Amino acid sequence: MAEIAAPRGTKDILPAESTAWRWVLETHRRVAESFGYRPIETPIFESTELFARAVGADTDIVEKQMFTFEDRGGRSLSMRPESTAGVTRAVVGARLDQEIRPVRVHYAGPMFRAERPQAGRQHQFTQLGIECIGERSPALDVEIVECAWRFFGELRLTGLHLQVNSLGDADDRGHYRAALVAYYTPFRSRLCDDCKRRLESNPLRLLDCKKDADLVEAAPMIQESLSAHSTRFFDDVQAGLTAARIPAEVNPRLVRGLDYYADTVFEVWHEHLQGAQNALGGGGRYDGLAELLGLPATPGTGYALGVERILIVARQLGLAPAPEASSDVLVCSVEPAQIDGAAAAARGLRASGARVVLDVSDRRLDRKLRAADRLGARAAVIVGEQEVAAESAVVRDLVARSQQTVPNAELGEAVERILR
RNA sequence: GUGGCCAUAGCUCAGCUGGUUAGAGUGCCAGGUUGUGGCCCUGGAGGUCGCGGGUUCGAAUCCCGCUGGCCACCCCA
Repeated sequence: MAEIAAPRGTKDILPAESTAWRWVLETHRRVAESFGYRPIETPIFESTELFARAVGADTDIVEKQMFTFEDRGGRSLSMRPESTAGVTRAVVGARLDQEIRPVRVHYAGPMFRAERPQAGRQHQFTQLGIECIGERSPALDVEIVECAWRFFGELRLTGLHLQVNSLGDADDRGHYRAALVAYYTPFRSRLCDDCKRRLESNPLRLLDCKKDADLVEAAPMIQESLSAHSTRFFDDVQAGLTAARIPAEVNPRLVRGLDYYADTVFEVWHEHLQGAQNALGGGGRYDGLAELLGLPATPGTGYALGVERILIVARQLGLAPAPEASSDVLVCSVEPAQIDGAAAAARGLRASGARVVLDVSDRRLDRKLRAADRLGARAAVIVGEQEVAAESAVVRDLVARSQQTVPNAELGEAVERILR
């Protein structure tokens, strides 16, 4: 029989890695909640239309990276490739912004993109992020960047680079797109194949090209196309970031792939990550998104960060915590005959809150104690023939290498003394 | 989606230009201890050599296809 493996582009998070995962997720939850963000969960699949309208029908993500399927009624559904669209649908759909504005939510969960997997890029990956919905203010853009930055600071990640830019509103971007097309069209024949394609599909992406760097150098800047109010808004964001002492660098050529972005965008990347997978995350403002979804116009801003990539960097820097011991106490019998007595002792100890493993093997006692070491247990409780007869147990301190025989009634106390 | 490299025990890997029953380290199990651990000694189990086809007297080794991983593009987390 052929062995069934995990699907291409997916990874299991095995117990040995769960400590590091919990560290990242818990740290983010703590930081986000310190800014007053509350947890939210939305479905991992949504109607395909949601992403087509929010992310953009002619973006790579929607065109070729979504896992799309039909339900039994023939409706087209897609595994979520990102979560801002779903969270906006949920928050504005429930009219939460009519109660407390802005609505601050944080989340963590799986996202899906059908791109060719490689290190730091999977079909199923995990993002954590926050969204702040219902108010348009440069101070809120500063807030989300500050939250992301504090999160990385709590993890003690170094070697990070933070870049910000403004894309203006939809009109500004339209003008800018036209300006770019006008600038590039005369050079059409000398453009690389990718850029020829970009010129048609997504002119903003022309700025990402490394081959035609000389053209990018002289290309018009988005700043020149920004309206007065967008310029002012971005100035305020920059001033706020400076006041918060966040080392953000303005990159006039930073663009983000999703259609819903407007005004502020930012990206965090790491110098240690290989080539194209160096982005740890990013975000920005999406004031037009709710309207695209047919909902009341509602401004919003937020970010998403890639957990797997954060862990790659954290491991490289030696920051990821080692797996922690899974138990405090190992309880075993000397011989199989005393297993019931050992089980009773374990039951009592668990009731008092300790993490207790019952060794049910028929191995020799020395192997059982060896197992206790491997589990990281600090105490062992041993029940043999004599102990059963005397209604007692041997309580051994595995660190101090000392032990005593105690009556069953005092077992909990004796173990607690060792664990304390 | 395009191109390149790779795939041998649970893990890390060796196996030269095709040639007897495919190895090491580590991990696992057992013995060394008639009821006491992290070290040590001895032994054992464990491999459809990723899968399928082909060439050959003979394939882990050469060829083709598939699957998966990694890397570079594309793009992004």
